[in-house]
Amino acid sequence: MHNLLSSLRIDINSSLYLKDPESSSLGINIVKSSIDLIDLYGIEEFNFKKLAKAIGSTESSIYRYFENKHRLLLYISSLYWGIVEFQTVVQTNNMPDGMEKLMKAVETLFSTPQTKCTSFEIEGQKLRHILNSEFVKAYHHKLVDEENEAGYFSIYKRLASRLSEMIVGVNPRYMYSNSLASLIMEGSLNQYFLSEHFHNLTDCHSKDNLYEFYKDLLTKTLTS
Amino acid sequence: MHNLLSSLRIDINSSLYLKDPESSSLGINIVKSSIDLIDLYGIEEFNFKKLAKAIGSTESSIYRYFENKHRLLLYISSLYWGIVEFQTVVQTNNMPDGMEKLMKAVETLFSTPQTKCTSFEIEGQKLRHILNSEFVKAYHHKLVDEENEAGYFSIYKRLASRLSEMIVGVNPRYMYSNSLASLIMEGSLNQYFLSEHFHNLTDCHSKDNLYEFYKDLLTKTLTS
DNA sequence: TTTAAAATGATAGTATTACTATTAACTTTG
DNA sequence: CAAAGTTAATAGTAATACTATCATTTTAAA
Repeated sequence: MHNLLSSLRIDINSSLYLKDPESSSLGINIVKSSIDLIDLYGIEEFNFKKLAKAIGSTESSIYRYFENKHRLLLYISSLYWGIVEFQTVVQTNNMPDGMEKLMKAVETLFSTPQTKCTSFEIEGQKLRHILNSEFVKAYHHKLVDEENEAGYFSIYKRLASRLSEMIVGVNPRYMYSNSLASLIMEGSLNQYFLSEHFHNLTDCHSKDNLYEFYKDLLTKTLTS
Repeated sequence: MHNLLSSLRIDINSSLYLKDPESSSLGINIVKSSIDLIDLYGIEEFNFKKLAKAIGSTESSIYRYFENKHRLLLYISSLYWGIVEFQTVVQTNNMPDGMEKLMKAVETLFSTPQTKCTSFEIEGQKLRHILNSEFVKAYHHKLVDEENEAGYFSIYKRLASRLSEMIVGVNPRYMYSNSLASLIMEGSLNQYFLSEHFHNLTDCHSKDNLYEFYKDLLTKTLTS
């Protein structure tokens, strides 16, 4: 068996970009640098002018890769969820015990993404930080239904579906596996945001704490 | 005891507006109509030009009430959470049983807000719908720390704190009451959004369903 | 190695947005 | 009735989010 990690490529919906950013060094720079800048400015204050300046290129060149910054954010989001999905699958593969498997998946969800499996040299922490702050804006959007139809959220939904299946694996009689899966995924971003900006709204100020909170919640919900 | 409802006024942080919209019919129209338009267009496509046109006034007049549309959204959000907090307090008042009290609060959280207790004739459903879609953008914002410092989220945080206390009332040994309270409040908006736009990501497609999901979650988490 | 094709850069321009400023008209209150 | 306060009308500005065009550079195929 050859090295799965090195030959793997996260398959991002091609209608998210005009030209595949992985196909050129400019494209790679666009994605890499956009992550720095979105993290720095937030998506509202981020624009292609700033990005062009940062990579020593021009706006028009960037527009050849991405239609607009919203699509770029969706691309970055897919990249994140793709990494998380990949890690989840690898880490939980062949685990016989359902509960152990689910817990491993949850732990992965709350961990820093391993960006090595991409063409981009990205800091995992930065990528996660963007998702914590900006992902909700990627889907709380007027065009969400069209974009969903176009498959822009398919990786996210697939991961939710995997989690849901794991939940059913633990307790086949549990009636809210989809809602619970979404709740955990949403929480994996939001609880970090709360910890950073609304300290008193959460009791979890570390990855371990958070993991314990959800572990407790899931164990009790699914086994009692 | 005089009528609490009729004399009550939801106390919204006065630095959210330049001139109190409740102080004039123009102000009331601004808030009323903005709810219609934000619901229709979403906050990104909504602007003061459209709002001015809708109420037969001018942009400059609106700018005398609100510094910008973001502040207006924060105002509307405070109004929503103020109503929910009020209802929660009224409904759970003097309930001796902790669990019953918490469940009542959760039920209120998932209900349509009673807008009668405001100066504005607003459709509760519309107000809730805006919150479902737009509230996350009100606080996932680059200036969130300053705005939080300025007290723009104090009603939201106070309600979270009340819920947290109720949770502790049910189980004083439970260690994550704040996180759990936030999780429920967040869920009270997000799960509706999922039901509308990502049908497969949730199992709850009615208020009752949703309420049952959280009731189950809370009962098991706090009593086992 | 030439040549065509593709990618990128440079520059310019447009429509819209999010305001600010000024002055005039109207309304309310003392 | 006069003064003060409120609103309307109009104009203007800086920034944003693009689009278009054409020149130049890079790459890849013959």
